[in-house]
Amino acid sequence: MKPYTDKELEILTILWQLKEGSVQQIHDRLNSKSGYTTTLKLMQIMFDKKLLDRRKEGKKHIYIPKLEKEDAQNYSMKNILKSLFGGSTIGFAQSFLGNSKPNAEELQQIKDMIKKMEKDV
Amino acid sequence: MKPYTDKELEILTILWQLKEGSVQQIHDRLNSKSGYTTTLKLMQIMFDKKLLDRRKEGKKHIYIPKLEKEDAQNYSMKNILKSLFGGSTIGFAQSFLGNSKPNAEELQQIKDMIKKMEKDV
DNA sequence: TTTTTATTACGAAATTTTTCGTATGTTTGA
DNA sequence: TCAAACATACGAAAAATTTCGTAATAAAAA
Repeated sequence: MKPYTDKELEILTILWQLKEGSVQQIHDRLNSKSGYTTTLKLMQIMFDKKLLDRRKEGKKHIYIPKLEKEDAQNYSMKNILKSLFGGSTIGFAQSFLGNSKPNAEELQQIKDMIKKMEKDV
Repeated sequence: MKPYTDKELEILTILWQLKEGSVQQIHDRLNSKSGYTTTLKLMQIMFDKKLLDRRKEGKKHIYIPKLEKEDAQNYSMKNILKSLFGGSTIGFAQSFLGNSKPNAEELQQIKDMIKKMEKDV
């Protein structure tokens, strides 16, 4: 089962950034073509799905992401690794390095990460 | 615009492997719960969308992937990098290394890739 | 030739996702 | 107090995706 839809990810992304926010706040930053009630409805659905938590504050609801960003990243990472790279770490690394075009400093940081991993292996 | 849906990707994956195939062949490997005509319809839609080419062979159609695997990989890579990692190469690398759990040999290969890149930078 | 079988075409139903309209409730302030 | 402003709830419409049923066609077999 896919944990969230595309639109839901957009909302989650904003909430991860803000930590929390009202429907109005999210809707503003979404700059989507669709109306306020659409965003509201989506967030209500996400609350039902337990992707979001919320608390009442005055007359409005403040929503908090319940799904962690890291969990979504991991899900997505595993998914693309499996579905598009047949689990091939190397193919994936190649595509990743090619597409993200890391600069010298970033390359260094990645090397450091690898060094750390080699100790554990 | 998203270039393909989830089900369409499953079909593409099989076709990339086989190079080409009839609806029947694809349907068999799909082992999906849904019927033959569903797969057929999907592939017809994909043909209309120009995700697939096809040629007539006897009474059947042989389908060929028109969208290259690399293009799909690049699309997906850019998409996840942007949507889930806010373009952060390092965050992405971290998640990637954590999730794919490369072994010693793979780590070596990745280091080689990086070495090559450093020359160009 | 006639029947059986494999295949396609295609409309439409079912499902999922996204969007909106409208009724309703709560706070604020004139 | 009561109207305006802001918010929610929720059913249902719209759009996109997936599924299926059925009719038509072409090849193969009887």
